Amino acid sequence: MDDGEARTRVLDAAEELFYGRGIQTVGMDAVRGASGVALRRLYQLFPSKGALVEAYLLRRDARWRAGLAAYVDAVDAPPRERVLAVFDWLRDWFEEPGFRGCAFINSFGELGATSPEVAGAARRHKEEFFRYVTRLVAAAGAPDSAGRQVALLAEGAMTTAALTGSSAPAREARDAAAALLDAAVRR
Amino acid sequence: MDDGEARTRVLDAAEELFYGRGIQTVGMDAVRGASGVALRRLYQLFPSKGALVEAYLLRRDARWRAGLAAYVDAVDAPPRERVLAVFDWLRDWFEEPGFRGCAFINSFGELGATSPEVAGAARRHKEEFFRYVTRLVAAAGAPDSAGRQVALLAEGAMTTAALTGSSAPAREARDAAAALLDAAVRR
DNA sequence: ACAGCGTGAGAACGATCGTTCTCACGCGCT
DNA sequence: AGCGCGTGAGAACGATCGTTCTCACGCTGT
Repeated sequence: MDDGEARTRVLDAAEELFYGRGIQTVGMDAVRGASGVALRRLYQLFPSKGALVEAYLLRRDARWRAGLAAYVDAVDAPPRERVLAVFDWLRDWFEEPGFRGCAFINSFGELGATSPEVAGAARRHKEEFFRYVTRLVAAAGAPDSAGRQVALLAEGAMTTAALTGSSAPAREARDAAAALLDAAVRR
Repeated sequence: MDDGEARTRVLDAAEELFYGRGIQTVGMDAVRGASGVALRRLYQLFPSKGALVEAYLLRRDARWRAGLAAYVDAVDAPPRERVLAVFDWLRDWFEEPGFRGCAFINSFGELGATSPEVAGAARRHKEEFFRYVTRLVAAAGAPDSAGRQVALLAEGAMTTAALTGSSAPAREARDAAAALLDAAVRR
């Protein structure tokens, strides 16, 4: 097993464990067990648990936003529908087994106060997400303020879906976003 | 110092520490130091750290919702303005020094996967909040669906304010809620 | 074939945490 | 006054965690 494969195996295990059980709850030994990569090698790939956490967040950010962008890109419809497609993607995500809310909100709640790296990663992730939503909303002819409002709805849907274990917030947020868009464009 | 005062001193210290730094980051020794209550007595007031965490969440839930309700009750205005007052109260909260987001979302992200008690406390808190918002929205003549949408906006504002360290999301969510209310009532 | 470097498995180390125990002290009751 | 229960301060204990070390093993180059 070369370094590249070891790295992805470690990151895959770390992502499943950190996301599923929380970061502090998961020891490096659990990552070793789930990845099959020896502790010694694990530490030469990632010099500390903090570095592994950072890598986990970084890769998840890239994957998550790429997944959303790919989904929206595949929607061949007017800009308004492309904005709403964000909430369809969220619904699919909420219904995935093992869904436990937004990894960045969770890790920020857990470590944001004590780890500037985690706080920064979460902030950057949300900034990018807000920027992306605002761009979609702008294409639908609504101002930036509407973009931020739509993003707030998405944010609320994520945490509420996590707390209640239901995907219904995706639909409710989608309806609200549609109403906001129509109100903002009609003006 | 009688038991009642010791209890509130412990709970005050626990709230400040758990909310400010996260639950797992704070040891019982830190609670002892901040409260001035000896470890032995601390454990006879709360038989375990889990029990103290539960008590912390329970008291914070009651205080938080009572504070919101008192603020809204003091607003002598039409029902629509009373709904929007929720977001004014949120703005004030966001601007308090030490604001670090919703304690229940944070603790759910940290321990929701491993502690049914924490998960349940967070779920109940949000349920009550949603019920309260829905009641305010109903008084303004909008359906329950609009109530849940407004609550999603509040939820999103909380997490976004925490992540960005800004109170602007309160205003943006307020504007969005106003638009949603007007659209829902006009129909 | 053989010396040597890197590897894997896991023990070991130091720190920390939740929880309990020790022990000397102060207060209330008779 | 003297006895005893409960208290406070902190040491102690067992577990766990992040990280490093040990050591035997297998592959590589000549």
